[in-house]
Amino acid sequence: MTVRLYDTATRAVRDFVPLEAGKAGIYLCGLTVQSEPHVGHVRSGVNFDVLRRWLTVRGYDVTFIRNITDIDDKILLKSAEQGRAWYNLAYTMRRHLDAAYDALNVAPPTYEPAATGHIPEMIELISRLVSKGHAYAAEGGSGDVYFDVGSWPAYGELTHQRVEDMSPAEDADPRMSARKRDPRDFALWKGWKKESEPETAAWPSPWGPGRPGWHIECSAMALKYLGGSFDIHGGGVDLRFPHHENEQAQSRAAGFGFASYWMHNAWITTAGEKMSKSLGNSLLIPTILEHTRAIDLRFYLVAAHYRSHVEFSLDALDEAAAGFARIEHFLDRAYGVLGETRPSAEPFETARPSPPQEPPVEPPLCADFVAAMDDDLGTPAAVAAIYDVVRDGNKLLDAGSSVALRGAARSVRAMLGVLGLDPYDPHWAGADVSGAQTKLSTAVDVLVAGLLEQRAEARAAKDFATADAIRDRLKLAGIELEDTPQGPKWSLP
RNA sequence: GGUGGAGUGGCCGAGAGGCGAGGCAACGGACUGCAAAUCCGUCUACACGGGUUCAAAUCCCGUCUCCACCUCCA
Repeated sequence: MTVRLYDTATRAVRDFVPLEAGKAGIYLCGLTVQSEPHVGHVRSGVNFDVLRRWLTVRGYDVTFIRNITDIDDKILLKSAEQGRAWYNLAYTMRRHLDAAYDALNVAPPTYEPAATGHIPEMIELISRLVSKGHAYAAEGGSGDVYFDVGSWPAYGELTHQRVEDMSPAEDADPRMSARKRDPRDFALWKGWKKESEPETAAWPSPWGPGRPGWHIECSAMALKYLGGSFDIHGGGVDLRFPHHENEQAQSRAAGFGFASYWMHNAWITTAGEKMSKSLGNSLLIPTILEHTRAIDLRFYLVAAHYRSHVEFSLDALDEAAAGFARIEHFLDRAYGVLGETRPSAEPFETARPSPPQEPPVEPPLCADFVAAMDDDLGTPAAVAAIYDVVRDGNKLLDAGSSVALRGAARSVRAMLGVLGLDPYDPHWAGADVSGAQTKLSTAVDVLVAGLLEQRAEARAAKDFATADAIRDRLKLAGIELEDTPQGPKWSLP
């Protein structure tokens, strides 16, 4: 069995055949850092993080590039409104984004190039297109350079559209249409508008000072770090057109093969609408994390298929958290019985088997899980496979079979690890626990232990009224008890 | 107008011709001093109307509703 992936370009699930055996190059369109990230933005990061982890486990040496677009119209507009430098806005938002990715255990990419660091590469690519007759400098001294859609017959191949059928969009700026040969031509280079844009947002070029268009950025960075031809290009569905279509057209017109597979993740919506800043702050990552643990949010995102539209709701998120709690609870019980200290999480890279040609799978990953993941990252079925092992593991716990139990626990952890959801991964702990909280939890530990002793004495004396009163009082404090063969355990659900 | 996607049980959410994914919730049973947790079981669904087939949630035709992209957008 090989990994199969849905390819937007061919509209089919295809066997993943890398250009170079044992290696996989992935380019993911990151964000334009113009505002704080919301769940929708981070979904893309999580989905492709799972792809990257799975390919790694399957034996591929993965190079994963995710860019940052740190210069564009909106960044300039917003920074001007806010009265601060555009690069300050972009950098601030970039740090928010880093924090959001980190909170959700999205592993850092191999490299994260920023557009502003690759202007020479973009200029070179544009020059190449101009010399091949696929791009032209606009007349009238604007300094703009456009891609000539008419010169590239394959334009529209990615999204299966015919240029004639596309509704001729009105340009916001009518002067811009006047400078283009065809309204569908798109900007590769935007000449500096002295009146409205700061000097710091302009770079020298053969066509005068200016800045790159959005599409050329991704092409230039993908080509630089992954080569002229690479395996997978990803992004959100909305990027299919025009962004990805344009990327492919300009890259191929420049003589490169570009991406073999195109993958697109679906939307997260709220109240049936596409998530956007105008809907308010409730869906920004930090806000959600006040309500739910980060690991629960990741589980919620991973439990849905990446190509399925998700209607976000806090109720659904709570349901997912309840479901994940069951898995965690099993692991806690299992390691309690096994008397093992929780083995610390190993980075998923270490699960990589050595011979890349025929990727074997580590034993802890059960067959259903592997089959599900191989089938276009079928995370819903993969999660179901985890629940199967949890159920069997719970039976083993009841039966007291520790050898098999150890296997089940390891298996569950390994599978969760592939999804970036191993609860014992130190990533999920620590970071947000302040010193004050640590002191507080120590105090609670001692107090609860005292009460549990009293309850045990009462129970031994068959004074159940007192025992239950203690339990009820703990419950009022949000502490729940569970009597196990190893004694009472308490938790803050 | 063009290109795609969606409508599944109380809820979330898979599947894509034939043994009813999984989870959450609820209810019943086992276990427990009672609980909790756990296990077992119950509730048997695929927008609507036709059709193909031994067999359709899954294929075909038609209808309705909703969404995305064609302008910056994960």
